[in-house]
Amino acid sequence: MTQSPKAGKDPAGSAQGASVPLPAAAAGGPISHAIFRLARLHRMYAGQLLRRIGLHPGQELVMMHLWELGPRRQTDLVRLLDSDAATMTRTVQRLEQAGFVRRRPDPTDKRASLIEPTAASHALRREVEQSWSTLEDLVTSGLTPDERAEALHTLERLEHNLVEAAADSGCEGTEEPQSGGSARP
Amino acid sequence: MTQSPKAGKDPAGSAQGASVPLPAAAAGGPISHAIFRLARLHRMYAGQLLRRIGLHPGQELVMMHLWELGPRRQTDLVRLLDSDAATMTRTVQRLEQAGFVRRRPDPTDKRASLIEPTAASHALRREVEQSWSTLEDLVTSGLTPDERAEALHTLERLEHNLVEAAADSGCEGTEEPQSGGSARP
DNA sequence: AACAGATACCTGCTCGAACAGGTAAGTGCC
DNA sequence: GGCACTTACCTGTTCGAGCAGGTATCTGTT
Repeated sequence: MTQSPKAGKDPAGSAQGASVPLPAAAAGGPISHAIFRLARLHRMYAGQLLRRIGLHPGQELVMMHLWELGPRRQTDLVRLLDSDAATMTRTVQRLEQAGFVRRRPDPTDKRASLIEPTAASHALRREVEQSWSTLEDLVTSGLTPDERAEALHTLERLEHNLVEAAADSGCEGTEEPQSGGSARP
Repeated sequence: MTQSPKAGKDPAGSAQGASVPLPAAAAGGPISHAIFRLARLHRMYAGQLLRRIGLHPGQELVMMHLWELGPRRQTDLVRLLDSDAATMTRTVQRLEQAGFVRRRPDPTDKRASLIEPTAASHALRREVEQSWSTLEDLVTSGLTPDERAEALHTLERLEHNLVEAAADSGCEGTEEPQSGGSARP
């Protein structure tokens, strides 16, 4: 774990300054900064839980979809995860190499191949789901059901704002030109 | 942008199902999943804004600290960002190579070197801060000041939960043995 | 002074994420 | 049939993140 050196410290901070990395950044965007920190911690925890199982962060989502929906093509997985084709190619390759996934040629499209979970992978399913629950319990500990619902609503509202912003800007985001062409050698 | 193909779709969803990638994962951890999605979008936006400036996600935090605090050693930066020494080594190398940072031997410690922002980098400062503000506006658009404060509080509470969990588990997290040693070839 | 241990930094590796470019296969149109 | 165009997948690259290991250098103790 990366931030070991500070664990145990700062146990009193009710909320503010849990990690203390707030420069002017915090002033310019407290919520952005909070999202950033929360995401880092959350990701780290998820990675930690998954590593015990034998999966890397990101792979578990692929597996969950495969377990739930059965064999899919890579394109389908890309759409489901809202991911990248190139990333999916390599993720599937690694999952295949690890024995959690198998490839079979698509009978109706010679370009595509069907990705299906192996028997070995099904043994992981319960553990993965349990890890999700563990993480959920960790992150929501001390929250009443009402507070959880409200937290969820807040997160979704923030997410919705970003999704809408993407749509508004024509999803190519070359708007608001103001800072000349960056100078990257 | 990765998720272009879906932009413009699902414009009515008040919150739920903005991106539709919810398998059993969502059932097992709705808040975790929401954090995950929000973080992805947020990260993507930040990356997009920073790329125009000529920085990669993560580098901007280093620069902000340097701008604000002046020359620091790498270790200091690691602590400030709660990051990794190896990551910091390479990040600084790339920032140096890009001309945003300079290295100077620490007069009092031959092991260390002081990292300081270059004159060229100061031209970016305003743009970086402006990007933070832009992102903050995006993510909090439509929220009243009260709602923003509450959202911030929620995020910090979730973060605090994770920080505390790290402290509780002794920050080395080899607790709760239950799933034998992962079978990773 | 000599040693052990901590510290600061570097290098090697694997992984996901994203961008750019390339190939094979499918599809529509003339 | 021949053509352009799209789609599905792969490869190469850079980058952050994390783990493991190595080398200087500092520091406290004896």
